[in-house]
Amino acid sequence: MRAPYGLTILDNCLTCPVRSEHLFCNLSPQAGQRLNEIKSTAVYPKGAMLFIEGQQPRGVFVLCTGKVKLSTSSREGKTIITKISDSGDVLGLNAVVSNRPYEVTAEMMEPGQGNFIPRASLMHMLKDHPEVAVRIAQQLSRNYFTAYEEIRTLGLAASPSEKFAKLLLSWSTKTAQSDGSAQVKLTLTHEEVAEIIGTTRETVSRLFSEFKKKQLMQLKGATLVIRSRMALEKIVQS
Amino acid sequence: MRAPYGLTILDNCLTCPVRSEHLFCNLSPQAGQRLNEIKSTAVYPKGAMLFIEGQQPRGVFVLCTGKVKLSTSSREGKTIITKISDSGDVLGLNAVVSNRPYEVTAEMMEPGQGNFIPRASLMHMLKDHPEVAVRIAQQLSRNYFTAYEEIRTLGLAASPSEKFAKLLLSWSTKTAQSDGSAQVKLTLTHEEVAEIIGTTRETVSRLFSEFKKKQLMQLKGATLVIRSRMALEKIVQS
DNA sequence: GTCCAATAGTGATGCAGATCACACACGCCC
DNA sequence: GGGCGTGTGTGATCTGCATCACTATTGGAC
Repeated sequence: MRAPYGLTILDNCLTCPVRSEHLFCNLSPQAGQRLNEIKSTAVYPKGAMLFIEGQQPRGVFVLCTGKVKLSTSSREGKTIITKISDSGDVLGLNAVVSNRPYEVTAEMMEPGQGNFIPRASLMHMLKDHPEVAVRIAQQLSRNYFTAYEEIRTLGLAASPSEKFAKLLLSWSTKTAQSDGSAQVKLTLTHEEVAEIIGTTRETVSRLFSEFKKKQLMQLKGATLVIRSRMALEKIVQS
Repeated sequence: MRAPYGLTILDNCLTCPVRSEHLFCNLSPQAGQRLNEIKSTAVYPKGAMLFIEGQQPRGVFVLCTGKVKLSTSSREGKTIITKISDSGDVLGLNAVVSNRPYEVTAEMMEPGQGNFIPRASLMHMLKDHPEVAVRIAQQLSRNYFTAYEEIRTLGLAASPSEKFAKLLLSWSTKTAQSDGSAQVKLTLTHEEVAEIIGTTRETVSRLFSEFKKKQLMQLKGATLVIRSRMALEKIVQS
């Protein structure tokens, strides 16, 4: 198999690749079989747009490898990043289920692989296989909680520092050690961080300096080292 | 039938009361029958809490009459109102489907009636009746879009004026005339408006004055008269 | 009617963070 | 090497809104 964009192709990344709660994991043989027939796999380069805000929903994308930036913009060009998705995430599900335009733009931040499932096929599966419907309902409610967390952050967090601390905490949950330290690969520019926490690039720059000075974190090349999650949690008041 | 809290009791408000997209509208006879067995109707006074943020999900509430305020608070007491629900809305569905604690507090703003469906029963229905699962998925995705709109407002709207204009527009969609005017009954205090748009009570007071002076709206008793939606839309930039 | 609590209006003040305006560091291509 | 684009650091300034501190109004209980 060819390997464009420097990627190793995964032959079948749909069946239970990463997460136990995966949308299409552990389905009945019939449903799994059906799914295999309707899905198609593709490889995307960095910068590829899976879908764009406002487009009619063509279908959902199940991300296998790579990172995807989900964002939305106002008329006059202000942009917020609502989520950084990675493997296992299902993109575009809300738009597909309710048949409304995609509400965000999904852009590959690095080369990656994904499975595409056309809307019509998915909706048929939804009706034919109760187990799939339940799975989709659960996925939707997870999406909702993510959105809801976003609302809490934007609505309740007072200062940019607070939101920044919250972001660092969310990054460090996966790699957290028992002593509260953690290491994360920093793949975002200050500009992008600003678009996540809803502030300006300059403020993010200053936040990095400030947090380094306060010994809350340090930067080793592209690796972000968090000293103590406790200290960050004290800053987050919401 | 008694009529506590000055209410007229609706005998059966579950079957297609208000909205065509209602969660339990036009189900098959079996599903409808089943639903009738598991639901229970209750009447709530003003100020009643249907559920509280952080509680384990007991079940969902389908609101028949009355208004419900959905809100969430930060540790140090700052509160945001995420939604004002009214008849036909399904409350607590996300928490129930994903079996996580209720993420918001639901408080009756006026006396009203609702149907309660216990979590276990709903989850069984979900598995037994594909049609119900589809309906629930659609409701969840509607909830998601509401949350998403909230994110756009909080994240993209620059100033309190902009958010206020947006709120007025959302209030006036239902009663909008062809000439762009509209009338709405104002049932919220300035404090509550502040909690919706994420600002202070004082700022809301000043916004009301400002918008009145700019002829964008006027107040006749408790009735809010919007002159021209166009003018408001010009203020909203997101 | 009176009283009280809740709600609303408004001025004075201060400050966090947006904005503007640079200089600097770095990778990358020719 | 030089040049260029993208990303970053940091100062100076300006302003919108939160905050504080009141007074005014409203409406319900009695």
